[in-house]
Amino acid sequence: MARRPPPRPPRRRLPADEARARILEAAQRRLAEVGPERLRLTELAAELGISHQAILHHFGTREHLVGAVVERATMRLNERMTSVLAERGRDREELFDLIADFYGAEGNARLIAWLALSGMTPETRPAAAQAHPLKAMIELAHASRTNAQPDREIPYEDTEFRSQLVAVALLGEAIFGDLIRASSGSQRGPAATRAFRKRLAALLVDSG
Amino acid sequence: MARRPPPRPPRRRLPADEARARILEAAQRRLAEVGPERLRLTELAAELGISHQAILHHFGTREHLVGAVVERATMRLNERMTSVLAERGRDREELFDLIADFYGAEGNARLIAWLALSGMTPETRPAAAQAHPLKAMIELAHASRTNAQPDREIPYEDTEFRSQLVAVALLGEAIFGDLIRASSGSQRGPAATRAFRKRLAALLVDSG
DNA sequence: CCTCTTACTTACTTTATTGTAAGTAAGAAT
DNA sequence: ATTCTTACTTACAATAAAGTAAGTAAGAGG
Repeated sequence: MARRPPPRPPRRRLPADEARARILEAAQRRLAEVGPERLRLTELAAELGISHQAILHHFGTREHLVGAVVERATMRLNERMTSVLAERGRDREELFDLIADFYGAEGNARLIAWLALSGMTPETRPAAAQAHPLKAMIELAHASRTNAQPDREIPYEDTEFRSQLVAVALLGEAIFGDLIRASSGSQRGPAATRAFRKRLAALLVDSG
Repeated sequence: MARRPPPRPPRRRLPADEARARILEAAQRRLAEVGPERLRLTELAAELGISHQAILHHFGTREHLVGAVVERATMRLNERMTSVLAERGRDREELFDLIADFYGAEGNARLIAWLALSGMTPETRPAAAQAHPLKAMIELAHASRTNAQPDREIPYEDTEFRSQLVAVALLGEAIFGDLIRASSGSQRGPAATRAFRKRLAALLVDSG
C-alpha cells in the first residue's frame, strides 16, 4: 500500500543573523573537537537539522565559514579574558584560578591549539595585530606582586615571564597533560589537572 | 614534429624495507607539518618522486601508513628520550637543556600536539600502555635534587609535578609561545624561546 | 642465462565533499 | 490580499583523493 507522505511540519525560517549565529556556534564546537581540516559541512548541517547548502547560503564557502568562526572565537576569547580580568582581579590566587578556568575551559585550549598548529595566528589579520588582550593580565599580576612585597624590587620582565609560563603551562596541561602523565606512569584525569594547577599556583606564590 | 620520448633513466628499485623507511620518514615530517588529516598520499609521493600507488603497495591503506608513522615515531621518541637521559644525566641544568632540546626540537612538539589533539594517544596500543619512558626522567631529577640538598626533605610528588611542569611548559611553549607573546605584546621568535627556557630553569633551580 | 618474486607503474573505479542551479515558501512590507 | 525579498530546499555537477586491477621490469637465486 502506497503510504501517503506524512504532513511535514511547516518549515522554520530564522532571521539571517540568528541562523548564522547557530551555525557559527555549532561550527566552533566542532572545530574545537576535530580541527579545521576535518570540519564537514554535511556533518555540521545534519547536526543542525538543515541542509548543507543552508550553510553555504549564509557563508558562501567552507573557508569563509571557518574564517568567520575563527574571527568570532578570538573576539569572544578576548572579550571573555578582559571581563575575567575586570571581574575581581586584585587577589593573586583568584586571578590564577580565573585564568586557569579560562584556559582549561573545555574547548578553549583545543581551539587555540588547532589554530596555532594550523598556522591561523591572529597576526594575519592586521586588526588583531594591535590588540594585546593579555597585556592587562601581566600588568595586573605585576601590580599585585609589587603590592604584596613593597620591600623587594620585582623586575617587570619576571612577571612577564611568569604570566607566559602560566598561560603556556595551563594550555599545555590541557592538551598534553594526560599524555605526559600516561608516559610517566602518573595518575590521570580531572583530579590530576586540579592537583597540577594547585601546585603551579603554590610554586609561583612561594617563589615570590 | 613528433618528438620521440626521451630515453628515461633505468628505474630504481629499492629493497622493501628501505623504501618503507624513506616513505615513513617523509610521512612523519609531513605529519608534523600539516597533521594527520591533511596528509595527502599524492603530495607525499610527488615529494618522494614516486607514484602514490607505491605507497599503497607498501602500506596498504593511508590509515595503515599513518599508524605506522605514529608507531615508529613514538618508539623513536622514547628511544631518543632514554638515550638523552643516559647521556650525562647528573647535572640538573644539563638535564633540563637536554629535555628542552628534545621537546623543542623542530617537529617533535608539533607531532606530539597533532597526536594529542587527534586522540591518537598511546594508550590505545596496549603494548605502549606499560612503558613509562618519562619515569626515568622523574627519578633522575629527584635523585639530583635530594643529592643537591641533603638537609631538606623533598617529597617525590613535588619532583613529579615539576617534571610534568617542565614537559608541559616546554611543549606548550613550542606550540603556543609565540601566539601568547603576540597577544601580550612581547617579543617573539627563537630568542624569546631561549629566554623563556632560561628563566624557567632558573625558577626551578631557585625554588629548590 | 633463465626464472621468479616483487617493487613499482599506468590506467581506471569509487566515493566523499564542496559547490552550482533552480525552484519553493516564509514572513515582512505595502 | 498581494508582492517581494530571501532563507532554505532538492537535484545535480565538479573535483579530488583513496583504492583496485593489471601489467612491467629490476634484481636475486638457481
